[in-house]
Amino acid sequence: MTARSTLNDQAAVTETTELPAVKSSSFRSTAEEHRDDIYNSLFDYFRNYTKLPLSPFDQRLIRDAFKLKKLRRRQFLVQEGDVCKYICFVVCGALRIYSVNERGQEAVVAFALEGKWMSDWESVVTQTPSRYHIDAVEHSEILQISPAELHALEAKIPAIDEFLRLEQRLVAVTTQKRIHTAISMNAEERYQDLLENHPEYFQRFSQNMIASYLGIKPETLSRLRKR
Amino acid sequence: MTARSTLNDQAAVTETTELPAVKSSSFRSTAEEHRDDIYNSLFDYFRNYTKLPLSPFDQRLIRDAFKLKKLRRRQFLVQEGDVCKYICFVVCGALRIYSVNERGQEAVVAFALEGKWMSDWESVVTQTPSRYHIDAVEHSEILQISPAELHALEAKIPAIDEFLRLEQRLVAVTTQKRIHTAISMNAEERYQDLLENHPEYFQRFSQNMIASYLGIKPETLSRLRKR
DNA sequence: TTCATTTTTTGATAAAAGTCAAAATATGGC
DNA sequence: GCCATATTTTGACTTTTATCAAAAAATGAA
Repeated sequence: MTARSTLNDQAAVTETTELPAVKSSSFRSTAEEHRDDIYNSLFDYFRNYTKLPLSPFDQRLIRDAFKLKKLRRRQFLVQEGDVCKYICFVVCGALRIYSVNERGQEAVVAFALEGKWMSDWESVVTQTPSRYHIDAVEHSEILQISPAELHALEAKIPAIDEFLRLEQRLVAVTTQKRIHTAISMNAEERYQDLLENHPEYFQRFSQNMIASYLGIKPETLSRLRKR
Repeated sequence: MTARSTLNDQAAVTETTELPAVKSSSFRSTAEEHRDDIYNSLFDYFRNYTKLPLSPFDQRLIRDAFKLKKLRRRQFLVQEGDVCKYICFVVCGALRIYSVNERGQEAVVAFALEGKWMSDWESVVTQTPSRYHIDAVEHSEILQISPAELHALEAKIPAIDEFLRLEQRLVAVTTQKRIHTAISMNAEERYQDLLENHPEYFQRFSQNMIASYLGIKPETLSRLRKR
């Protein structure tokens, strides 16, 4: 394994601290290397996404703007009533955003696995208290940035500017699809649709959470699965 | 009535051709004035949205890029299988985007009244055949632009660049809300939610279409309304 | 590994929403 | 304004999904 791990290789990132440094000539600790790996994964992500280069100066700006944060399983990133201050890039792990109604029933609005973004867009854009909770479903490592700092990077770094344009389009496409699924399909069709489009969710999230994401009860999902 | 009509004053726009020119000294036809009104409403829209100016040169670029199109009631703008080539600004009238499944059941993904945008984002971004129909619910006037031309304007006109950034955020906020509504509320709650957030829809769209937008049957909506 | 805790499954029943058919009402194109 | 056409309402009945309770299975922390 090289010091530079890929985004999708979760084990590579999380186990780095347990392995000896590959280069014996290095004076740097494995913790420092792990930190470098994490930022490198973000640089790779932007380069791959945009096909644009990032100068060492750009990388320094990005490194300073994105703050690394570790979340334990079930730890909250945002709780209902908080103003969501950051947009988060998931380096490894899994997050969810969900609401809880008067009866205590949860509704999962979105999941984010490694290489995806998570925020309460409503709260972060309008700087109003969130109606949602965001928490870590697994032990996770994330890179956070405030909207103001992201805006500043956008103005300075062409790759970030391009990334935001491309990402915005992708968001429009995926949300249009999700709305269509929610209003036009019954429980069984929504389940089949999720199986096809996000089989990985079934490996990473509990049936309870999947059911909530589909807008059905866990008992109903269990019965659909029996067929 | 002045030559320059407002966006929301639908009658003002549609009746222009039936009225004598206000300025008797003008050599321009009422049809030409109507055309000017339409583009001016778009310029006003961008200026209001972004609080940035548009130079006469900017206005010329925008005028050349956005093509005016009139749609009769029930006329298709996009049919399933077409590649959606344009992003549309609704000057007056009302459009909807909807799918039709194997059984002929319609599902309305979105409505657009005057001052709103309409496109099949999935098709227009990926240039793949659309899974939806877009048609005019009322006689409508729209301004169309291709994604490539919009991209070119974005690079040349700061107000357009800023508009796209702001609009993207709004889309993220509104779609997150719609997804939450769809998965976490029952039929009655979704109906109440729409009454609060889009009372104007009930004035402009049939119960059939509203029901389809809410993901319920017209009979169910009729029964909810009786309460 | 054990064991307390959480998650999933199963069964019985209730509530919500859909289906089909027909009548009442509204509408828009001439 | 008329009238064919489309839309909305109503009723009887079916299907789907939710609810509640309890058992079975899985999971994770010590």
